[in-house]
Amino acid sequence: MPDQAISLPEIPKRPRGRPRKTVDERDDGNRRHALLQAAAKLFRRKGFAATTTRDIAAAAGMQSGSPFYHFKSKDALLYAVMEEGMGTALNFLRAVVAAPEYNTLPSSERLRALVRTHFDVLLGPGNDFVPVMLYENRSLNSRQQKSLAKLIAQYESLWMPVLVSLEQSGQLRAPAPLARLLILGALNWAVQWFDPKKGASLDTLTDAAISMFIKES
Amino acid sequence: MPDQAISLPEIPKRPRGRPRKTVDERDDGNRRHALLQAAAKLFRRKGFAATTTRDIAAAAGMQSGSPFYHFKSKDALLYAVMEEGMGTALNFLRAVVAAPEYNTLPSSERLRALVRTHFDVLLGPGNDFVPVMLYENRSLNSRQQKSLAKLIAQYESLWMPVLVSLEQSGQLRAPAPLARLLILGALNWAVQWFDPKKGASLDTLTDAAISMFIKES
DNA sequence: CCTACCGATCGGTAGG
DNA sequence: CCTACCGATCGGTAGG
Repeated sequence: MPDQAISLPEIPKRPRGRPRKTVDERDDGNRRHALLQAAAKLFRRKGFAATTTRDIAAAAGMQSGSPFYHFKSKDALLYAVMEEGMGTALNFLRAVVAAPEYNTLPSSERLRALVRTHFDVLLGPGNDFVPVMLYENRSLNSRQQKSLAKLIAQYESLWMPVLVSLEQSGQLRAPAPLARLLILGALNWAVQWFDPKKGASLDTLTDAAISMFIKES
Repeated sequence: MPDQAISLPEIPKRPRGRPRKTVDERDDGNRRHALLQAAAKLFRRKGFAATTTRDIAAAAGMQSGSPFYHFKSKDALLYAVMEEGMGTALNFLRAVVAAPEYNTLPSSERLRALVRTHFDVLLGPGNDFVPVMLYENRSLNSRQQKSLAKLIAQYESLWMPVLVSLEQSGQLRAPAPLARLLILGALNWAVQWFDPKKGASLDTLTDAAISMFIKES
């Protein structure tokens, strides 16, 4: 970094562009996030194309034109929802993998931790962001798809060491890359049928998945 | 063709209602099916709500209003696509189960036959009907959903005897109803990533799935 | 973030 | 199945 000479023209303490409202920022974030939340909920229930920006505005308690103060377009709103969904999932899984105990666990228990976390994020109460992310890919433009694909690749990469290890020990009887696709498919499909009010709990679900996919060591 | 008496008020040679075109009837079916095919393809690629009836008409070589000569509404067109998809899947699976050899196979091989057939119908070339059926449920009205659910229940019921048998023999380590959901999820998700032009064949896929889900007897 | 509005598009229909 | 069309709705914007 170059050392600058003294007595330069005055540098403004605040950047010139969009003001950093120290007081209103939280409020701004609230309104913006209210839109994201409403959009996620509606996109999940009705799909992106069938949801109008008016629906979203109304659900967030705004007038029909107001979402466009926060988001450049309906497209941008969708991408923001999906990015938040993927970001949440990635953060949770990273935290699991980074925990010191994680590497002390046998592979099958590491996989159990990943599966349980995946279910938590996917099926946990009030999380519509991840389901939207899973089912609205085709509504993104190709730049957005590429951008999201990077996050997805990171997420998937966290599964590979465990799966490879299980394959090598003979506890997983399918090539790890294919196993990853099949396993995540089985888990993701639960969005279609899981009902927290009845049937299996996430614990039961996780147990069933692990004991079905993994052979005893 | 009736012999007409002389000098009566002229009687049209064709009946008054919708003409039974003995010659053109096949053509009618063709046009209707061309619409179904075009609709399936577009619904799959862009989703139901993002597809316009004009898109469909154009893809079938018609003018914008013409789809409504064959289908009462866009909704009805979607339902027809999904019903055809589910009907195809059901017919194929029924044929497998009804084959005399089927009951002579060990359970794991019966499951293999079901999985392979499922993949064939789901991922086979030129079949957009089943993928649409899997991903557009929320676009149907509740009467249509109920109607389709009956077909789906029949399809799923064909899997249960095999799964129960495998559970009892200890080759399947999850409750059969839950196993059914997880297995079909793993298979259905392949719609999202399977590419016939690269990667695994349907045989490889089937092998991987069976050896992953099922323990040796 | 609201008011007022626009151009474009969409599902569907009448009449042939 | 086409022509010509309608009413409704939609994403988005200008100006405050």
